Order: sequence, then C-alpha cells, then structure tokens
Amino acid sequence: MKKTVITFGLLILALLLLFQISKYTLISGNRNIEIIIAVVAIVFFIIGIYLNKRSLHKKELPQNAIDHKKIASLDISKREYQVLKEISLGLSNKEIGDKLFLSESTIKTHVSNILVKLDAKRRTQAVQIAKKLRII
Amino acid sequence: MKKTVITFGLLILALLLLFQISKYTLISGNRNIEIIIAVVAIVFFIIGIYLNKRSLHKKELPQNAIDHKKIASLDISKREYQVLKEISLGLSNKEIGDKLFLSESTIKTHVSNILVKLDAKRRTQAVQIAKKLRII
DNA sequence: AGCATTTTAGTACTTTAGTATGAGTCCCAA
DNA sequence: TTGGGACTCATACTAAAGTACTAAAATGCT
Repeated sequence: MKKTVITFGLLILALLLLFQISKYTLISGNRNIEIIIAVVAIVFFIIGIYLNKRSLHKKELPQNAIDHKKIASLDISKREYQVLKEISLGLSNKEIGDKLFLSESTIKTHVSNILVKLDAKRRTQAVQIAKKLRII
Repeated sequence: MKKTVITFGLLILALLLLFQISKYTLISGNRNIEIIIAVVAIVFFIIGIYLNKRSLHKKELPQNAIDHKKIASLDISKREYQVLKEISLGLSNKEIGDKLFLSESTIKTHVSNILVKLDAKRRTQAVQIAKKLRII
C-alpha cells in the first residue's frame, strides 16, 4: 500500500519533470521534439512494464497461498492437517506414524476423519480436493 | 511467433504515426506539445503494460507446462499416462477401468508399471513424483 | 508378412487402506 | 471440578491396492 503511493508519486513527478524539460527545450529554440517524444515514449514504456510486473506478482502469490480459514471451516484439527500434508507427499500410514512418532492405528483414525471432512473416498482423492481448496 | 511480428509491426507504425502527427501539429503553429507528449506517454504506457502481460503469460505457462520429453524418457506409454492422470484425480482402479472401458486387472497392470517407472511405492507417491517432474 | 512392443486380461497372493467401535489420556473452559 | 473436544491406540473386519506371473490380442514398423 505504501509502496503503491510512493510509486505513483514518483510517476507524477516524472511526468511533470518531462513536461518542464520539454517546455525549456522548446523555449531554447530547439526543434528536437522528436527526441523528446521518443524519450517520453521509452520512459513510459518502461514504467508500464515495471508497474505491470509488480501488479502481476502480487496477483500470482495468492494463487498458491494456503487458505487457513478454509481449514478451520472444515473442522480439520492440527494433527489431521499434519497427516494430510504427509499423505500428499505420498507416505504410507506406517511411514507417517514413524515420522510423527504415532502408531499406525492413530494415523488410520486421522485419515478416516480427514476423508469424511473433505468428502473423499480415498487418500488420493483427498489430496486432489485439498489442492483444489488451496489447503495444501 | 506470427503474432509477435504483427505486434511489433503495428508498434513501429504507431510510433511513426505519432511522430508525423507531432510534426504536422507543430508546423500548423499549435503549441499543444504537452498534449502530444501526454498522448505519447499514455499510449506507450499502455503498450508497455500490454506487451509485458503477454510476455509474462508466456513465461508463466512453461512453469505448469507438461514435460512431454520427460514422459518419453521415462518410457511411459500412452495408456499408462492416461491412467496416471486418472490416479491424480483420485480415482480408484475400478473407477479408472469403468472410465476407460478396461478391466480392473488391466488398470492394476498399468499402475504397477507406472510405479516402477516413476520409482514410487504407492500411487500417492507416484502423483507427487509426477507433479515434481512436471509430467501432470 | 514377420517381429517387437503395447495393450489387454486373468489368477493367486500379500500388503495397505479404510471402517467401525470402544476406550483411555490430556487439556481447557464453564 | 467436570464435561467436552482433541488425541491416542487397539481389535477386528472389509475393501482396495499392489506384486508376480502368464498369455493372448492389437498395434506398429521394416
């Protein structure tokens, strides 16, 4: 927000500056208006590219961002979420249990709960749904 | 490629046109140079944004683009690849069989081959590896 | 046509995954 | 302090998934 204000402020300054330069150049009797226009064109061309790049970058990030509100609204607990992430990495229940220092039974319980909460029939489907919901 | 050439052609034309307009305006005695410069600035500002958007889109796509060469280098056949995509959608072997009009046995054979070729132990892991390799 | 590869499919097993249910522990807010 | 939620774990099943092997069509290429 602050950066946007600064950027636009600098832009307006640059615009005013260019107008002044063009005026003085004309007063001094030079007829190199083409050069002035070319400079203006190039400068604003670059500014356009720069601003666009910044705005696009800000729009790109939220696409991969995790929707923590959605996780909460789906009633997915911390442990369940941890397990979900491990499932998405392709680990088996046994491997997840070893990684989180839990028994396979516990993982199975968590997985079952995750499947219900995500309305999935299989762990593979759960991963797909979770990615669609931007949960992982 | 063709579109790029056309775009740049139009750009050069626009540039020349603006120069001509500026010349004639000056010859006719008008002192509205500020307006001309402003128009040029705005036009090139917009052009900058437009071109940047196009070039960024072309750079974004390859990030999600499928690496067909990798698929070939891994010796994954057409059918196997089809099955792999269905796995990533979270379907069971039975469901994939119904969708592709094949028996569950056949799907199992394909899945086994996919797991070997992707060096995965489970279908969930296969999906994760395939996504990392930009195969799906 | 003949050969290699792909695709299909089956049987017979082993291994994971997933369901259902019950029960103990821990922690936190009422 | 007590009831509820989250977490843990177990047993006993059922259902998928995955392996190993075999083998017949279908396809593609020279």
